[in-house]
Amino acid sequence: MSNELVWDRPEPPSRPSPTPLSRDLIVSAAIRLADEGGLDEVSLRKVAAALNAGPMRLYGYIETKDELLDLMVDDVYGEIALPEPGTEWRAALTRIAHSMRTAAKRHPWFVDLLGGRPHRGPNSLTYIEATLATLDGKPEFPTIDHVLGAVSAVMAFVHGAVRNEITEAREEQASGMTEEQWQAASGPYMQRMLATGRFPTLAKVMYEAEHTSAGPLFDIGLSYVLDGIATRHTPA
Amino acid sequence: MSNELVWDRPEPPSRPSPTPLSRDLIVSAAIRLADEGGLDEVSLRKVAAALNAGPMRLYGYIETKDELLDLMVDDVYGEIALPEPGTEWRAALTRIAHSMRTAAKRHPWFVDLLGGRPHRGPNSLTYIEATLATLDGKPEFPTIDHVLGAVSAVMAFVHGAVRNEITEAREEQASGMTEEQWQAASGPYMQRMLATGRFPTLAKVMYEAEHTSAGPLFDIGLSYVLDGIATRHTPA
DNA sequence: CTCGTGGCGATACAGTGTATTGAACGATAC
DNA sequence: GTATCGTTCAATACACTGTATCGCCACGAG
Repeated sequence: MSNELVWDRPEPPSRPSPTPLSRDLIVSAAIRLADEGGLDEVSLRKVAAALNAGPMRLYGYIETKDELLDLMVDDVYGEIALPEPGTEWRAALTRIAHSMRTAAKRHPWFVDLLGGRPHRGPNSLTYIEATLATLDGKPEFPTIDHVLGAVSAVMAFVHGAVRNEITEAREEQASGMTEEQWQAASGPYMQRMLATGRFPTLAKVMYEAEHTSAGPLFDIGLSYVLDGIATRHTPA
Repeated sequence: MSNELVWDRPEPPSRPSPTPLSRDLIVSAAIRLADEGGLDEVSLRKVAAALNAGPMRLYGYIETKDELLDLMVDDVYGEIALPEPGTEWRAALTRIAHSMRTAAKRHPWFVDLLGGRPHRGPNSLTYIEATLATLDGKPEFPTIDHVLGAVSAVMAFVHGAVRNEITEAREEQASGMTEEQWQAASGPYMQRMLATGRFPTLAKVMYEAEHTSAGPLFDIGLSYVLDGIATRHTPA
């Protein structure tokens, strides 16, 4: 064989500093990508690239992409601040609800994954445990079934409310304008629809409502749920 | 050129009966696929194949895949039975909630799309209109903001509850067993977790609770929300 | 018969998750 | 010191996605 062209040989491996990896590194890289660009930005290739690694290297630490997503979800559960044990139950549930909401706002992709797969990670289990514990043992909730019913209701409301709120926020951000200018954004189509007169109440909402911002609306809804629970469980 | 082999020529086009297409046909084919095999089964190629068409043909009727998904969502909204106008507000909201729930159970993929994109289709607008109309004008809800607050709360609960329920159902179906055998399904992992003693309340739920099935649990939660709204809005 | 024209299929491209393969490395056995 | 082995990772490959582009073919107008 000749040895011409030896100089522009493709320079053997010479690993570009093969950073040591770990599940946590991978997960936090994925979370960073998702926070910045949404869930679409989380592909195994991109996550690997962010860690100076080839895509296949991740499979040494992770079984499948769904597993990565599960790990990301559990990581966010770990961020949710929980109330001190012993807090009065209404205050405790309110705190949990608010923590969940702020965590979801910090990681908008979280709600997309919420409820997609079951949450059995250690952090999500402690989250659920803490939530159940706020009611367990209180005299107003004599059996575990009472506890479960109330907690399910609160969780359902929180999940739904947060999801709706995030969706709305994404939409506003996408069109780059506030809710008050919204009717102009979605423009001709909504104008025409409302003009048909088939949606009078909706029109009233669009034109007359004060457009209470999402925060207070969340609190109002939450207090409805908690009130409902309280009135059912205080025989007085 | 020779003309041997003429007989096994690939038989020129001879369109296999170019069925006339329409948005509705495409949408209902997509819905059928999704009902049977989940959202993953809805790819433009598969939908097209179900209609004896090439993938690109769909683009004559549809701008993008997201548009198809939006159309599917709106179609489901169209299935949701709405209460007669004039029904007492608690009954009306209860009816809407139940209709939404049964529609979501008929089309489990619906909840995955709920809140992913805004719902501005004609059917979803009439759904929202009907929901708002149940409270508008009632003396207990003097301003449109009161209406909006209450409706938002109910909707948030319903969305969250349905989503959680569907997720759980999917999971049960995936592992092929009922909630009562569930602890055996998720098996060693959950066993170990519960055995750590770090989740006493959760353990109580798993072992002691009656496991009220989803239907009644939904009703309990809904009545919490409605009770909360009622007590806030009846000054008596 | 000829000539657009427009609908539609084939092809192509960039991207995805993942299976398989093969090469390079460190450690161990003689 | 050399040979072998097992691990670690990168490269390649495959099936699949949504969509842009191109070119063919049937049909209607002149």
